[in-house]
Amino acid sequence: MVTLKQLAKELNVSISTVSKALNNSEEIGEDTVKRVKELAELYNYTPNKVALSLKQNKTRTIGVIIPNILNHFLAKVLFGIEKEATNLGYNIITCISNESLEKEKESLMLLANGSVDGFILSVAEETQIKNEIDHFKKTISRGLPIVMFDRVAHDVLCDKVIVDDFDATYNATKDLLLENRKNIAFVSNINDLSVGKLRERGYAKAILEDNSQAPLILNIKKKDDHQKKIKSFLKKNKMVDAIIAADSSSGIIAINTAVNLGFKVPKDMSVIGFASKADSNHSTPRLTTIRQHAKVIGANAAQMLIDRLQKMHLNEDVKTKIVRTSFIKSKSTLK
Amino acid sequence: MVTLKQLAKELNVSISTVSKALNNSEEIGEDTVKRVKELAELYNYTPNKVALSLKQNKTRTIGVIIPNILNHFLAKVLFGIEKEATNLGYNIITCISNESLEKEKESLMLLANGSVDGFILSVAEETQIKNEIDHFKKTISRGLPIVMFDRVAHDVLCDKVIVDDFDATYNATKDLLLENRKNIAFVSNINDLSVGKLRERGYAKAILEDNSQAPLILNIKKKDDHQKKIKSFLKKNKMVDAIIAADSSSGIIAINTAVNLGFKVPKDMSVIGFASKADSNHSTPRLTTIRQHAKVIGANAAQMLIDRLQKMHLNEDVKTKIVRTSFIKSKSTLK
DNA sequence: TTGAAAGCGCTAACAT
DNA sequence: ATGTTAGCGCTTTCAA
Repeated sequence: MVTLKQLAKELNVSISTVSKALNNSEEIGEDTVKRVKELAELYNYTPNKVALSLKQNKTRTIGVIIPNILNHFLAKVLFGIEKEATNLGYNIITCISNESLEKEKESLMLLANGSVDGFILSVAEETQIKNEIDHFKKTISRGLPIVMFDRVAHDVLCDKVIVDDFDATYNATKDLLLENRKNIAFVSNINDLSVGKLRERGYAKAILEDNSQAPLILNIKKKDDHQKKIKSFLKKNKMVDAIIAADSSSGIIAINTAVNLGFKVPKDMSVIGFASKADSNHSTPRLTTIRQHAKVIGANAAQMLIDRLQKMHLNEDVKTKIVRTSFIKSKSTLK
Repeated sequence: MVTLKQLAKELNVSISTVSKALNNSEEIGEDTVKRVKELAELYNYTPNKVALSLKQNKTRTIGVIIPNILNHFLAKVLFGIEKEATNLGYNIITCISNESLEKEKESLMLLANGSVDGFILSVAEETQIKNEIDHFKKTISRGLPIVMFDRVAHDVLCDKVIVDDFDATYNATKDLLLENRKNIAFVSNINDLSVGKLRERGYAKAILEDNSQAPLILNIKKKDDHQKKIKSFLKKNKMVDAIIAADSSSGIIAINTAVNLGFKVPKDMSVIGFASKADSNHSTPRLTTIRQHAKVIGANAAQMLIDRLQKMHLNEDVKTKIVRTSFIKSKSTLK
């Protein structure tokens, strides 16, 4: 990499002249500016980012901590973050907590050494189970703002971007009730997560309000055989005529399993699930889905963080933004 | 962030003494070391990463450029890269090229300003179509090594990690021939990519060697309705009794569509596809898959790059590592 | 055993 | 209009 020093030497001027010329300072003479710019162009000069960061005490880099990059929703949020951050002139350093509290802490510590200006993260499963929040608070008190999305720690005072999980599931369940379904089950693979619990509660509320049926819930663990669990559940609970799925796989598997067991979907069995467009292609008929607009969530998180960084209203009140889901009717439910 | 300067002031010693003490230099007296370390501990001192990078002219950061983070395979490679990089003490800055040549170039340029020590990337679709490689060569000549994985540019001299796409598809096709399949079709959603072409060739070779059937290929474009295309293909080509799918969705959709059309899988229709474990759960019966060990690919890429960075054998010969696929038999093929 | 000073690449206040 | 200098935080050589 060519430096200001080298340019200055070659041009027989001082370093600061070169610097000013490149930064279009009024102070420098026209022809000097021209000479400098030409040589800089020739040598493909770019200001050293590290030196700038050191000088200005900010990196224009955001630390992003994702619990699981293989989760399609989280990957899509990351996509949204990256895109928005790039647009606003920021880079992102990505860490994957792998749902582990320890790794989450480590990532936070490791990047809080000047590598990044702030964080965007979704809380790891283990962290939610153990309900630890000290590492977040410590990071914020060190002057590094955090924006949390989707899985948030409610007791940490910071900006948040969340989904209307409760309402979305409540409304979806209501829809099934309007289809006159008599035994609506709830299937989830994410019972440990805050969002999983919210979705379950939304479902339960709608069911309990109906007064004619009781909640029927199947919680599947990560290590379980997903297909088998759903199959035996359907065999055991023969009267089930509708399913709400809290995660993207359960809905798909439910449809495919039901079809295989001889149910007509949606006639005998109506299915709604949280899923992306790509997922919804994986069942026949296509899954009626609750879409989470992951990209929008990511973009919002990036905006909120960068906004805070630039204004450095660190004392300004924190905001919580709710990104509403969309309900996309397809062929796995009646219309 | 607390700095050496602040510690020095508080301890009434010089900055260099503090620095040496913290780095366990022999020069410094025992008690001084102790005093310094205690205060550093108290204040949670960590060396400023940016200052270190500037001083040492290396960042211990890798730029990763991924064409599409929503592709499960690529996401998994990223997972592997992140894990291995973290283990070896490196951070990763992630850019998403979104299959665009322009964005790929930009990312390369933007990070080649001292932000990273080298790159790991998979070539964007547009770049492969236009066959552009100048930006890669330029980056390497600026002293930033590149490791390419999966979709590589063969004419760029750099380390590479690839999959045995040709052999894997060839062997899988052979397997179907051994099942005595008479009309084996090839379905692909990734015809534009180098790996897509390799897979098609592996299939075609096996078919042509058989001498009793001709290649039958369905290329689906990104904008097509995936389900519809496969359905009409199966309706039009009624004699098809086996399918090789080049991408993860086509195999799943093929099975579900076939079942819906009344085929018995695997009796009437045998299906093999490149897919991950998670994907293979999305069909009933489960898809017999060619697994790509994405995590291993990522880990290998990280190792190769970091190895080169640390030895800085920049002139050393470049290596190409082939990570072999596994063939996982499931219920969508006969045994 | 400790400290002073230089330098990584850059900007900006302050000379000239 | 151009140059000198200091300083961001750190390591390291050289001097005391």
